[in-house]
Amino acid sequence: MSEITLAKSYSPSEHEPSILARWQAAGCFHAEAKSAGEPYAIFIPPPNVTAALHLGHALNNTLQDILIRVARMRGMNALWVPGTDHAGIATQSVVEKRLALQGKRRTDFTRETFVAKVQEWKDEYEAVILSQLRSMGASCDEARTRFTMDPVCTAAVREAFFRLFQDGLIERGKRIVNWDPVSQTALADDEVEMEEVDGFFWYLRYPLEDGSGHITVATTRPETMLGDTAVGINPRDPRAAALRGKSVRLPIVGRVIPIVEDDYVVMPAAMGGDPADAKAEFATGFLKVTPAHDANDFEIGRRHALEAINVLAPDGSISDRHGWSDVSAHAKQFVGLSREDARTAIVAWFKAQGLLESVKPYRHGVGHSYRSHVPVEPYLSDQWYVRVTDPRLSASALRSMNPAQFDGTQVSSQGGARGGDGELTFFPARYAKTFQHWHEGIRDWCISRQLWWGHRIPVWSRIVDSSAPPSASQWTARGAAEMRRTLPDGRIEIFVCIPESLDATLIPALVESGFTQDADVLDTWFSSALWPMSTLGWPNPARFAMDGMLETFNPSAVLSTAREIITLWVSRMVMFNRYFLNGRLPFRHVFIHCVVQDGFGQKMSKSLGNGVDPRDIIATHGSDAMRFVLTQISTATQDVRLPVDVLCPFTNETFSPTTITTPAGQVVAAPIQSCPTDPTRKMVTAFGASTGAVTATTEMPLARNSSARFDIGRNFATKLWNASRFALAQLGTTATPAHDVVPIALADRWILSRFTRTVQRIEESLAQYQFNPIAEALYEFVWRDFCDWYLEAIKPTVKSDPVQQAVLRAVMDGILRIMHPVMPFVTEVLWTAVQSVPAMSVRGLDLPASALATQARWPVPSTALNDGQAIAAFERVQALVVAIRNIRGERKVNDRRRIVLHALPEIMRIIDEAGGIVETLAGLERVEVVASNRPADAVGFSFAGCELFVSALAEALDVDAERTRLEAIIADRSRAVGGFEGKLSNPGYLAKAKPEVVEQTRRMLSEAQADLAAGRRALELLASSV
RNA sequence: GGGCGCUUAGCUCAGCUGGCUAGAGCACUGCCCUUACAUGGCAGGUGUCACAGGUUCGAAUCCUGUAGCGCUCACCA
Repeated sequence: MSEITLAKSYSPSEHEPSILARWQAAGCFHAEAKSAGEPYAIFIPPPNVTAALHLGHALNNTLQDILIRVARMRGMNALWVPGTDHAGIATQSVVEKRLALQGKRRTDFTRETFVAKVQEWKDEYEAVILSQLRSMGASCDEARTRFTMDPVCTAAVREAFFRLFQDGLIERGKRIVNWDPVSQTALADDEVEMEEVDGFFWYLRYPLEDGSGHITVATTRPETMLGDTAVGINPRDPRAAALRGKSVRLPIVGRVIPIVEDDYVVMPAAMGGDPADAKAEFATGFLKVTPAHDANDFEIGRRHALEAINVLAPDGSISDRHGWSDVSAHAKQFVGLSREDARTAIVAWFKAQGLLESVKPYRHGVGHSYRSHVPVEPYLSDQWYVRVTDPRLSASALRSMNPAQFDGTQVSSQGGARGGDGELTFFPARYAKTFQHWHEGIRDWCISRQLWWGHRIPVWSRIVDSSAPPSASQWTARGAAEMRRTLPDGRIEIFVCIPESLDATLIPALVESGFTQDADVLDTWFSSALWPMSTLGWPNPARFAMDGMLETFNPSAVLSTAREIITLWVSRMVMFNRYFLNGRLPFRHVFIHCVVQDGFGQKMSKSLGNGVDPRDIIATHGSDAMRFVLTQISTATQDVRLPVDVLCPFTNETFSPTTITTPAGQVVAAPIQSCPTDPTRKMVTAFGASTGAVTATTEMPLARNSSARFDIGRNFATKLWNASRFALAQLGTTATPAHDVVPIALADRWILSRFTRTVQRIEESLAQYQFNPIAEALYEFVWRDFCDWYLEAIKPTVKSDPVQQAVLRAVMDGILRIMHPVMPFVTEVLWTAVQSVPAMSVRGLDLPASALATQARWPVPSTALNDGQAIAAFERVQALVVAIRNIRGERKVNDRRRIVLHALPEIMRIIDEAGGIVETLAGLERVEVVASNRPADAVGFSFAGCELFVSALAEALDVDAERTRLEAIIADRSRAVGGFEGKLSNPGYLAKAKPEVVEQTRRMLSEAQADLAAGRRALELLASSV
């Protein structure tokens, strides 16, 4: 027996802290470039420092931890780099919201003071996140923790920006951007969310300048008409010829604008437009062209050399100070109105003037800021762009795709193949399409953000008079990169980008020469895109004592992330890593995990109060339980629903809350719930708290969310705990360790075979990033095979059988190893106990000892252990035992009552071969060879086509119950016989089905027939005996 | 509108390249507090595999179409 005694049940909160301390003390999650083993790296998708980690993070981190722990156990040089992301807009807006509660705004502070406030927030949440990772058991290399704005990552951002600038891949452009008038910053295309909005089409009349009538334009944004600089018509429109060369006088403003002909303009269906085009239905054939406020109009403006007149201020109000100079007296009244008010006012004006032809309701998608959730304004502004449309970036990303996953014919690389080409593989494969289509339709990436929190753009600029341009070489000669552009007024704007190493010398010189630094910061994804490089010290690992890290751990093995990240992040990492590291990929595999939704298929969110906090689950169920269940629900085909329950703060019981439906149609927990055992006591739900409708008090406290789904994990940990406790009690501590034990008993050979197959199944699933089958395989093996069958089978023999003890010890040890990556805490606690028992090795199962389970070797069972005959034999035993138990169950035989089995010699052989386990498992007093006359009180049943009897079930035979039972069997078997006969009488089946399939059907038919005959005979005997 | 998924037991989900009488967990019913475990054991009931066609000896599985749901991209004429 082990010297370590285990408590009666596993208490996670009691053990988790000490296990964490042991791991930390052992430093076993730290990796070095020079360590032994094949490198295996994973970079954590750095969570935003805006908030604590949610269940989606817990899921992703659990899966990554499983991968990294298995790799480590396999002897690989496993590195898992943790870290956090500064999340520019998100973090800044969280802090701004907080300040707003105190009645303050960002601009009430200096930039430095404000950034310091954000920094405080960041420090707080970074600490929370890192502690959460620890408590989830994430085996990250904490010493290598990075933050996207720390000096190491900043160095990478500076280098990347400088090189892209120098290589002509960064440009300054006045283009239409997605403008968030609340955050007052530009947004990238993928930061804009489309929302369906009920709007209108307003049909506005614009008089022709020559007084010969009017044309009508259709618009959903009438307020932008103040900036119209043309009206477009399709050259194929029958009306075009008559209008050629004419102009219209823009109402309100009085501006005379040309009618231009452009193919882009959709013709109304009546005029020959494509009826399938939804636009043709609403179009008039005349398009108001507002180059400063519409991306498509901007293009039309370029084609026809139109002026772009910006009539909006950055906050979205009508303004005459941002490029609008021909403000008429009529137009003055609209200046200063918000865009919403301006819309109403302008429509009213048109109506009053009789120029509003009609209004039609129209439901359409409108872009909203993913941060402030207000409609995004297409806005003409100067921004920095990365030219990701350049083949050096986007085409390179496409070439990296695994050809087997490429849709269509992959363009071969120009100038010869490079490392990394064709090496990027997606799991599940369907997501490769998202990646491909994104790059095929990619547009230049706007990287400047009008924020204070982020990487400041390292560009200094100055506008000079064109008559006296300074010499070009001044800054480039000193190591900087330079770019110029001519402004509309003829002056020249000079941009100088400097590398970080020259900051000290060049910044003062630039300032002295009248240059000022760009006020903006970079898009957060710019620094995130460098994550697999920056965390390893690129461009100069030695500078940060990370020699060799980049070469060893980049490319990493796999990136594990969510769907939407394919375009936001995966794409950019691939482009940058390949660009800066000569074609090398940041990772070879991309694994996309499923999304955890609430029980109604809705995304978990703070505002709906339908999220489950991983900290709560760890507190109530333990980290292992959470991890197991998250692994179990990680399926590849669909997102998973996790019904969210409420944890009663009075009784700690979990219950399904009553729900309400919000006006938006979402199903949420009602704000107030009653305690299920004492309905007089009430509590506030997370939804109630988030809407602010109710406030939690001591009498009516806030109830936490939970989910009964996690009970499975807790129960499983307890099961493993008790199985170990039992196993330890069976093992002798004084026995001389025997070596290379060869098991003989059927149960032993069977459990070793099952173990071997389980390891194999786990490895196959892992290779495909299929996590749910791993959880299923573990559950089935540990609970069903090991606990339900093996431990029960060996109970009478193990104490006196040293060979069986060796097998039990080895399988127990093996179980802890294969369970460890999924449930690291409980296995680590049990590891110490199991390791304290002298090892008796089993041939073919090498399990080297180690101080910690975390450091143990992944088992590599010999294929010789996989004994197909033992499996088949044991399965027969199981079927026989189940058949006997079935009768016991139906007859309600007390579990303790021992009964007698009467069997034919051929069944006796199976029972004998099993070595007593049938007797044990079926609760048999003895087995007798069936005589010609069956025992008087016997109950017949059939097994494998043979007729068997059990007797001594009770003091007297219940004839009625027996008749009912037999009739049910006869009905069931008749149906089966009919089915098989039907198949076998089909000539097509016999001719075309595979012979082994036909053979199997024949065998099953004969068994069913035998069973049927046995049942009928038993029924006859029953009738004659009464 | 384009693309990608999903629809299997009351609930949550597995069922890959077609072939045992379609499975698991939870929930439910009955019997067991048997010295590992009641967070447990044994047994049990539960399905027109969304619908309609097609291919095939044979379809939950492959093909086509329909409906519903979800995600995603595009679209503010």
